[in-house]
Amino acid sequence: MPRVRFAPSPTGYLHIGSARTFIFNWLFTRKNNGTMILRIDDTDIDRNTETSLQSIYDGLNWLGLGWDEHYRQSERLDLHRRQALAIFEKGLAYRDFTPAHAGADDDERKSAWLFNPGMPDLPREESDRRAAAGEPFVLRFKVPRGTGRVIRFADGVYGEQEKDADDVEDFALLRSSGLPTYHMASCADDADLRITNIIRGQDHLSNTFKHILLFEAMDAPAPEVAHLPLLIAPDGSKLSKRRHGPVVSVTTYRDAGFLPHTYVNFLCLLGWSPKDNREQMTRQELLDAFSLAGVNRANAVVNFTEADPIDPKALWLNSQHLRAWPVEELIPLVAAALTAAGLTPPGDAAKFGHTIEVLRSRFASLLDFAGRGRPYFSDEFEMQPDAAAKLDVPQARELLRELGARLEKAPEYTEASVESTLRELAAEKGVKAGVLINGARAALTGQTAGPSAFAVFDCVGRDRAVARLRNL
RNA sequence: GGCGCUAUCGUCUAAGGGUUAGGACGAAGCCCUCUCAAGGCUUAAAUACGGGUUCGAAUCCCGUUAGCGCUACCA
Repeated sequence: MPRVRFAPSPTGYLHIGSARTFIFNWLFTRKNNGTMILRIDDTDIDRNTETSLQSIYDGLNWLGLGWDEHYRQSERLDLHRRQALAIFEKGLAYRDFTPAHAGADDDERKSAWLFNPGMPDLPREESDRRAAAGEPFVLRFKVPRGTGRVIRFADGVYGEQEKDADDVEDFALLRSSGLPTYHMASCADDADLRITNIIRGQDHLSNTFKHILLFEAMDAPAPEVAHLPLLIAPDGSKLSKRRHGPVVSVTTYRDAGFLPHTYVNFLCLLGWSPKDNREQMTRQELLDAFSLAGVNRANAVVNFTEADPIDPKALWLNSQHLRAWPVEELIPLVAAALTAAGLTPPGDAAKFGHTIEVLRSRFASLLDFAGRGRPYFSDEFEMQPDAAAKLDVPQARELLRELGARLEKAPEYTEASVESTLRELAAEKGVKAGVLINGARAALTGQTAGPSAFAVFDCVGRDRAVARLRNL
């Protein structure tokens, strides 16, 4: 049974790229009857925050996919340290007493990137003596350079990979503070948690060569790896909080009124394809279609502008799901959107559902229900100028008030009965039905655009409709 | 600089030796229509560049260019 992990570090909010990595991990796991592990990689005590951790949980919970096991690296530091020391005892790592490169410029670093002179070959006695004397050091892995060693692995997306050990630098395992580095903590945990498959961003592709070496040093089997192309900005640069602001956060989409599943679906389409032209897919369809073979190798651009942080395709996808989603599942989501906007959701679930059905084909976001949909849920709404103009034609107000009066007295009030009442009135007065129809929509909603006027009557209800006509 | 990865319409992608290079978003137009949507139809829009290999290359190989990643006591 596959054991798969998603390992975010809590140094910011849940990033759109992280969310996608999580989703792909989740799909892979569920598809293969595996165990999904959420591991918080919080070994960088200087940059980790509790609010960031919370926003990651919030984001993941919003996606609604879930996980099976949960760990925090900060609670497992002993394990990492023990593994690092074991590697050291095997002679596969060494203490590097060189002070941190505080002011080292680029040229200097690049000319001496492999290791700090003298340190790999420091005699054990001297190393022990200096360590015992309290001299700070980082523990570095001793990469087998000059041995002709070629490190190889097969990536699930990028295929066969190889690199000369000569091209790998002596990376750190333990910092001078004694805390493990990412590489050490990650591999020690992957080994300890018996992770079988790693699916992560392509930024780790080069790191994998180091990790292969580490797994060997720990006598642990290396998990299978698959790397995902990165999500990038329209200008080709990496998505970053500093440069691109909130577009990189999943909360942007949540707050824009997206269905959680739309976001999942949208993210799946960035760097992956079912190969059969399908785009709008249910969770089950994604599960059925998902395969690492369908993952692309080129980075994918998230299409946004400063003016509009939402990718147009994502918005379209949301409108599609909004249309197809079971109304009963939509009700709580729309209710939440209404409440958030200070409106009161209708108590009658059947009528509420009907109104949602009437409106949703012209909405793209849950927010639209409280925005353009406001007149359907509240008596306080604005009369748009073009709607007012519709009412300012000769006789319009007078006829609509008359219509209101007739509807108030009518024996029944349904879409069909309203229609016949309206058409009778139009015929009687010798005006085109369209004048009354469009006028009624304007009067009832303050808008010229919207559902069929008769559906509007139905949704708004008799009392409100009559009142709105009377008050013209 | 070194090493690695990548390159099809503006964007997401399909086509893994033989296609008029397909679909979707977005854009434009038409149909439908009580308005607006939805829906249907149509149009514009791409194989980065240069060499090979081959009867035949978007597809395989090499080079160039560009982008991205790693090269931290970040992850």
